Amino acid sequence: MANKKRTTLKDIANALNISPAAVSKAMHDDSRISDKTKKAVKRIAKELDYQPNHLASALRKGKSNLVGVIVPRTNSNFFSSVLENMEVVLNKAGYNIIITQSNESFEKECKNIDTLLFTQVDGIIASMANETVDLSHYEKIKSKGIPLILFDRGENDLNVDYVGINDYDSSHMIVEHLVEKGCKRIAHIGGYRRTRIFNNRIRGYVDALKENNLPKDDSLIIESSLTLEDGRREMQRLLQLKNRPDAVYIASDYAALGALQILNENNINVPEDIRLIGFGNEPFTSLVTPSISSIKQHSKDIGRLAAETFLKRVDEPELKQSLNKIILNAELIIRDSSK
Amino acid sequence: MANKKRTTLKDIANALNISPAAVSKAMHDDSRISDKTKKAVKRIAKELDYQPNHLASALRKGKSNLVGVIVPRTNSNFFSSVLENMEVVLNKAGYNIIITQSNESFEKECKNIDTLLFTQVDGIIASMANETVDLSHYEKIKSKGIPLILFDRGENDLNVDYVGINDYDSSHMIVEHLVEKGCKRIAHIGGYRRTRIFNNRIRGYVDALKENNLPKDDSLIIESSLTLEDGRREMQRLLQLKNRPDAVYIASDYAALGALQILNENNINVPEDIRLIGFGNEPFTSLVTPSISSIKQHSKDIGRLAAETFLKRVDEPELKQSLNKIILNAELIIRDSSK
DNA sequence: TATATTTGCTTAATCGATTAAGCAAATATA
DNA sequence: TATATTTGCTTAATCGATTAAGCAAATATA
Repeated sequence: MANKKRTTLKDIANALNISPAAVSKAMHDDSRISDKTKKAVKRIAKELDYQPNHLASALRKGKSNLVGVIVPRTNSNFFSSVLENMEVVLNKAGYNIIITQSNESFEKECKNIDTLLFTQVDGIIASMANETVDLSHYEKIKSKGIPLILFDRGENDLNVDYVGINDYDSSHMIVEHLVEKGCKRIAHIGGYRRTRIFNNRIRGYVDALKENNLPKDDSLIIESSLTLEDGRREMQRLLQLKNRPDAVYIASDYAALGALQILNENNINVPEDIRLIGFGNEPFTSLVTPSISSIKQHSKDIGRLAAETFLKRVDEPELKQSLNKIILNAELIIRDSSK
Repeated sequence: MANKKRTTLKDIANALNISPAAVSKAMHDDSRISDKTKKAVKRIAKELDYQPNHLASALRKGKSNLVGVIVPRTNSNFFSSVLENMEVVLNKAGYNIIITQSNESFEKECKNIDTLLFTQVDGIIASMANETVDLSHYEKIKSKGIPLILFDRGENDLNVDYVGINDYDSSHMIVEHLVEKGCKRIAHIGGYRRTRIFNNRIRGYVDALKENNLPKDDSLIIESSLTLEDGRREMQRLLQLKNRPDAVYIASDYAALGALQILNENNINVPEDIRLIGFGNEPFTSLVTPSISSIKQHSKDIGRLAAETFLKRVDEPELKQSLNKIILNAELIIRDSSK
C-alpha cells in the first residue's frame, strides 16, 4: 500500500531511544548535541526517509518560508521572466514561491490575496490588475504586518516598496526617436490614466511633445485596456481621422500587434506611411512583418530586485520606515516598424 | 504598529466566555451548537477580524487543501489557459493551487516536486519537462500516496491518471489535409521520440503517409527541441535538400514560426511552394503573415478534466485502482499557410 | 412520574516540530 | 580537592485548530 504513515521526529527518537527534542536539535546541528548523536540521527532519518512536516514547523516558528506572488497573467514574456528570476533569488534564501494570476480581474486579485494570506505566506510580491482601483485589499496585507512589494504595476497612494522601470522617460525616448525620424503627428494608444505606469507613460508622451514644440491633439490620445482587440479597434479609429497621424506609440506590444494587423490589412506601409512603436519587447515583436520597435523592460532585474527588496524587509527590524522605490532605466529596441 | 497579534479561536472564546472547541464548532456550523452561540461567535469573529490559521487546521486535519501544479513554462498560451481553467474547478471545490514552472529543466522539476511535497500539498498535477527521462521523482510522489495527475506531457511507464489530446490522430488529420491539397513530399519537424506525445505525433505521421501510399523518407523526419531557433535551423536544412519537401508539419507553433521566417527570408511562397502546419494554436499563429494552420488542443478542457480527475482521486477510497486516461480529440484550424 | 433522548456545551488529547528551562554527568578551573 | 563551567541530553510547554469523549440540563417518550 502506498499510503503508509509519514516518518516523524518521534519515530527517529524511538529508533534511537532519545527524545524528539534531541532529534530536532540534531537535525539542525545544534552545538549542544554530540557528533555521535547527530550522525546516528541523520542516518536513521535517511533510512526512514524522513521529510520534515512543514506545517508543523511553520506553525511553531510562526514563519512559513513561503512568498506569494500575484501577476496579472503568466502568459506574457515579461511576467514569466520576472517570476523566473524572482524565484532564483528567493530559493537561494530558503524561500519558496507561490504563483497566482489575477487575469487582470479585480475580484480575482482580492481572492488571490485571501488565498495567500490564508496559506500564511511571509510576504507578498504583486503587480496590479488593470481593473484594480480600490486598494483596500492591499491595505489588508499591510495591516497584517506582512511585507508587500509591488513591481511594474504599482500605485503611489499605497506606501510600499516598488520596483519598476522609468515609464515617463521611456515615453520620452520614444517620442524623441520618432521626432528624429521626422514624425509630426504622433498618436498614443495608452492604458488607463488611473494606473500609475500608464499615467506616467501618457505624461512622458505629452511632455516630450511639448519639448519638441509639437501640438498636443487630444484626438490622438486614447485610453484602453491595451489588448490586441483594443489595438485593432483604436487603430481603426485613428485611420478614420481626417488628419491621420504619421506615427503611433502604443503602450503594449499586444495592442501594437493588433494595430499592425489593421495597418497591414489596409495596405498602409509601415514605417513609410505610419511608424509604429510598442512597449514590453515581447518575443513576437521581432517575429512579425515588419518587426515592431519596443521598450525592453529589464524583466530579469525587476524580478531579482523585487525579491531582494522582500528579503531586506524580512531581515531588517520593522523600525526602518524608509521605502525602497527602485526605478530602472528602460531601453528602446529599434526595429523595422520605426526605421 | 502593524504587527499586532493575530486573532485566534481562543480570543473569541475568551470574549464570549465559552471554550475554543465551541467556537471552532460554531464556525463550522456544527448542529450541536445553538443558533444563539453561532451568531455571537460569528459576530465577534468579524469584529476581531478573525482569519483561521491554515497551518494549524491543515496540521490537525492532515489535509492542506492545496494542489501543486508543475508546468514546463507559463508563458505559453496553452499552459496558462490550462492553469486558468484548472484553478476555477479546484477553487470551487475548496482547493487552492500552487503553480511552479520547471523551465523545461529536469533538475528544476525535481526541485519543484520537493517544494510541493514539503508544502504538504494534497496532490500534484504536472506536465513533464522536455528534458525529463528519469521518472524516479514522480515515483516518489506516488510512494507518498498523494494523487498524481499528468497532462499533455505524460509517460506510459508511469502508471498514473492522464489527460491529453490524441496526438496520433492529430498527425493523421494533418497529413490527410496536406495530401488533399496535393502534397507529395511532407516533412515532419518533431520533438524527441522518447517523449510520449512527440513519439505519438511521429507515429501518426508515418502511419498516415503509409495509408496514403506516400514513401517514408527519413531525411524528412527530424527530431529537435522545437524552439523557434530549432525551427529556423531545421527549415534551413530542409531547403538545402536536393529534393525539397512540398509541405512541412511541425510539432510546435514556435518552431513553425521559425520555419516560416526562413521561408519568408528566402522568398519561398507559402502555401504555394511549401505548405506549413504547426501545433498548439498559439495566438500568434493567426497574427503572422501568412497565418499558420495549427492544431487546437482544447486547453480549457484539459485544465478542467485534470482538476476533476484529481478531485475524483481524493474523494474515492484508495481501493479503486483503475486509471483515468482521458484522450481528447483535437481540432485542425486551417489558415493561409496550408490553404 | 420515571426513564430515554437530545441539546449545548466542556475537557482533554492531538496533529509534529520547536524551544525554554532544567538536570546530571563530564570536564575545567581555582 | 572543591567549586564552576560545559556538555548532552530530557521534560514540558507551545504554536492554533480540531475532535472524540463525556457531562449536565432540557426535553421527549413511555
